[in-house]
Amino acid sequence: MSDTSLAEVLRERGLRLTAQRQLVLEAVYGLGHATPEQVHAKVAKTAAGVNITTVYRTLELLEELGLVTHAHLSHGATTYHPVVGEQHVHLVCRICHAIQEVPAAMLNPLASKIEKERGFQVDPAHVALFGLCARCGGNQ
Amino acid sequence: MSDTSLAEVLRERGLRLTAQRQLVLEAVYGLGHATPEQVHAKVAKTAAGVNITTVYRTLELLEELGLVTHAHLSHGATTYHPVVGEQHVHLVCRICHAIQEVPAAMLNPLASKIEKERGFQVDPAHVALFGLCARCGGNQ
DNA sequence: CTAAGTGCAAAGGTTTTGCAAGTAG
DNA sequence: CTACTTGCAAAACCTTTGCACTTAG
Repeated sequence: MSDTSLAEVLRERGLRLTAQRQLVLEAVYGLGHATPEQVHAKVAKTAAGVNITTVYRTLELLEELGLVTHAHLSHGATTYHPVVGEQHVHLVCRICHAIQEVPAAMLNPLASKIEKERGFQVDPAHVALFGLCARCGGNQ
Repeated sequence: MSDTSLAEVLRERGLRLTAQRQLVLEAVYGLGHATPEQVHAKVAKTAAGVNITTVYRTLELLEELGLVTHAHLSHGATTYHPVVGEQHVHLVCRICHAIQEVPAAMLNPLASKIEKERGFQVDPAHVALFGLCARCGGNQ
């Protein structure tokens, strides 16, 4: 996702390209996974004045534009991540809260079974699987 | 889960059986899925004076005791549910927020694949799959 | 220019904490 | 009795909203 395409997507909707929007998008891409707070911190390194309110509003906008998505990972933390390339499923450790990713394709057999049986279309990128990671699980 | 076994589990830890703890546990069992707020409302029907703070503290305690668990369903809402009988996976619609359940066993093939490849043990009851339900998906 | 975007401050909602009063065992 | 529990009030979060100022196009 380059600034050019951000500009285009914005222009299609009559919206404006601003420094803040570029910075927030770059932060999400740079961080991979991040809470609004973390995005704000990263953006602040470049442009100290950017308000957390703007970060929230921009993340919401970028999500509408299809450039980022969010997932609900541990204890209510909303985590944003880029929409790019291969989608993935998050594995969240209940103990150490470490996040791993596995290819979303692994979910396909389950997803099609659920769709057949329930008519429910699973959105793999938004899915979180909770459990115990190798390190924490080994000790329990 | 009877009051008797709640009393036993508490006694093993030197904790006390109180009316509030019985009511909160009963509320979770009666509701199936519930936010702390909903548990509080249900408890209030029997004992009006119970404080929301106590509900939060009690839910946390009951989870430590293994009597209830929680999952993170839509937009950060913490939802508690009983640990009893068949475990299930939650399907949460991103549009109407309706919740369906499917047997946790459906997750088994995926869970064992992930455990083999990553050493990560998936906890099915804590899992939420986001997507579009039959009604909302059909219209999109 | 002028409509869209931002920053600031304040409000809203949820969850946690400190402490004195209450009570189960 | 006495340590565990509760209720209350306040604080701590996280997120949203209203409004005047700023700015991209």
